[in-house]
Amino acid sequence: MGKNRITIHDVAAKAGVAISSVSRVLSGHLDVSEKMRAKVESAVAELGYEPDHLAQSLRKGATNTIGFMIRDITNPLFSIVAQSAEHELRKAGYSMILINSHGDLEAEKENFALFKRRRIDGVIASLVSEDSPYVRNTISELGSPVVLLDREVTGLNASAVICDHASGVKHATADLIKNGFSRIAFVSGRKDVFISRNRIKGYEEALSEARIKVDENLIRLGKFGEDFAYEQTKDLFSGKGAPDALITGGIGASTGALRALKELKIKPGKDLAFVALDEWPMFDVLTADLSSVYRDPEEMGHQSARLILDLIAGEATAQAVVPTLYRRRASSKKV
Amino acid sequence: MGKNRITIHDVAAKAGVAISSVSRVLSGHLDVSEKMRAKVESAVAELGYEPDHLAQSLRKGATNTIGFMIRDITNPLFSIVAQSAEHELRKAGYSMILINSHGDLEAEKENFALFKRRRIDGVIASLVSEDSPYVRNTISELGSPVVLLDREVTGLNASAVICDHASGVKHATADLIKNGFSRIAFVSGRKDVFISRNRIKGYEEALSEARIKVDENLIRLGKFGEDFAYEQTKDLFSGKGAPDALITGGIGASTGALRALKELKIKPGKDLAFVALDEWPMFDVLTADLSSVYRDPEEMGHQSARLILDLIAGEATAQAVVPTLYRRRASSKKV
DNA sequence: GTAATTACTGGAAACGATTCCTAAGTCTAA
DNA sequence: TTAGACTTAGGAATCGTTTCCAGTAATTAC
Repeated sequence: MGKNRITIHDVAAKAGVAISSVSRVLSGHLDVSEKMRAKVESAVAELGYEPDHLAQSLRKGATNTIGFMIRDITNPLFSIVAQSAEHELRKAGYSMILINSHGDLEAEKENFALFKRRRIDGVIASLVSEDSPYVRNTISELGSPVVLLDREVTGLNASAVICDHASGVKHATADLIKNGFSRIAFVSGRKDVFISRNRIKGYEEALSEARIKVDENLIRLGKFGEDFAYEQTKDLFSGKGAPDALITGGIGASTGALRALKELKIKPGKDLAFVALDEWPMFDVLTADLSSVYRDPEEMGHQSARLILDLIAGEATAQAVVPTLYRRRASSKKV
Repeated sequence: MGKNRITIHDVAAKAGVAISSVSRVLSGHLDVSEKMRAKVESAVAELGYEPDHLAQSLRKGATNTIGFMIRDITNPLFSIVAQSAEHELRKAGYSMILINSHGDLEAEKENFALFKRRRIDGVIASLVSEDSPYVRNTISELGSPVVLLDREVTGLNASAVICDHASGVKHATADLIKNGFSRIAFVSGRKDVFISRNRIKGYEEALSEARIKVDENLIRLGKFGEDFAYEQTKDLFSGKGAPDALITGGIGASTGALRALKELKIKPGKDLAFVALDEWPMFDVLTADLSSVYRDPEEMGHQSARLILDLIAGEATAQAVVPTLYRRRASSKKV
């Protein structure tokens, strides 16, 4: 067992030099003679020495660790974002601590505290809410740079990766209208966050351009997750004035809606036009040709990693915009 | 900005005591007088002091961090395992560093080295391979306890969470046989790991009890992931002697197989009996009533967390067995 | 009243690195 | 030959904690 750890002192003793010299050789830093380099390197090789990351962090004041906080790593979109970010960060010598907030504000707060205690170098987060005083305080007290996913928090020292939902949703809605639908329902998550505002914006723009009046009763914004969408979908079809098309936002919401439709024996693409916002793995294989608005989660991960590394390097905050793409499939029509 | 960090020295100065006393109060350790406790606590509260995790780790020799390494966090089963483990570990005061190995042995090796340098307290891993000399060496040199997911590595200081695949697969196979199928194909990942061996065991037992001879040509084991299963499925139906039932193992393989079937216009449950090993989110909503062998990923995460915490606490290595459940649905028959 | 125990506190040595400062040695120039 | 510049290497301080060791004051036992 590697009970007794090998430290820089062991290397120094073996090579017959001072520990400061060992450190200098290893960091490739200043002027060291060839002889010194050779001595130290052979001692390092012989002992199989590797510097202790902990001690380095303490001394250098940087942990080379990024905190990644999301509501739900189980969400396939987020898991791809996380994977992609991790890949990118690792190439830059950073590790990623992953934490779920379970969509809970209190947990989110504790997570930030944890990040602070761990002296994380930066945070990538998909927040539960947005732009509350609590968020402002927490982030500014954190003392390390932050990249937010799909959130707009102004006047704060944070970069952001935002997706151009409006555009994709607008295309989708316009296409539904073109296909003859006018009672287009919209079911999604919390209304107080950028992603929902931005999606609704696209939806309303398309309606407005087609001179269709917005029916507030068809818009159901409330909570993330399956349950809310399930209930709202059931409700939409419970009375008179049922919609002829349905757009559902977020993977959880789409799932809930599809479950409700299944129970109601309403077939998307047959009895009802349907567009899902965001796809999930095997979307093309498993679903019966559902239309969607797609965004590239790998790109989101990539951009968030890049932005946080830039901030750590001292650059100014920035925004990266990830495009969305309307993918027309069979369910944009009824047959 | 929280530029100037508040240290234990600041607290000690403010309270007019020695830093050792502050530490003693905070750790609730030995005999401290009520007066001392009060002084320190009010100073802590006033300054908003929180101990630096890094310095604590260095001094105590424990980082309260667990490394979690998987082939692919994008796999929804694994992402649930990860989430569940993280939840459990956090309750015990541990954070989780998540790393992907991308199914690459070289990357896996580097990841272990990283864990070692970071002085991780323990590792939960789903290895690419199993029981190679490399694995033995790496794990024993790691110096910290290890919990393996679905792997059997004997004679090593590692606990394991293993699933009783054999039982679920046996039930599934037997049910297919009972329904009149005899040419049951089996497509899954690498054959040199426990999970595949164990699944095949259940498959062969069911055949043997029904006195059906194993047709090696129907068994396709090779690689994890979509591509391999896609190719093999196509191949199975390319010539004569096509199977009348198909069992596909792992989410990746099932996806690949379903994609191939879709292209071949073979409908599971209609033209072919089909059982998927492992489910994915929304399985019931999205798939056309596919049968499956289910195992509870939350339970796997829970058990792996428990086992690693036990090992850290000095207990002996152990195995946790997670049951599997055959879920008969429409695709166990042809119509 | 003295000795022995106990309760509490402060000082200092770790933990394992980096980095600043200084001093010794080498080399060039006058 | 000596002063000055330049390399190179060692010593010590530092990062922010915990914990061991002593030492003082207070309490108890005789």
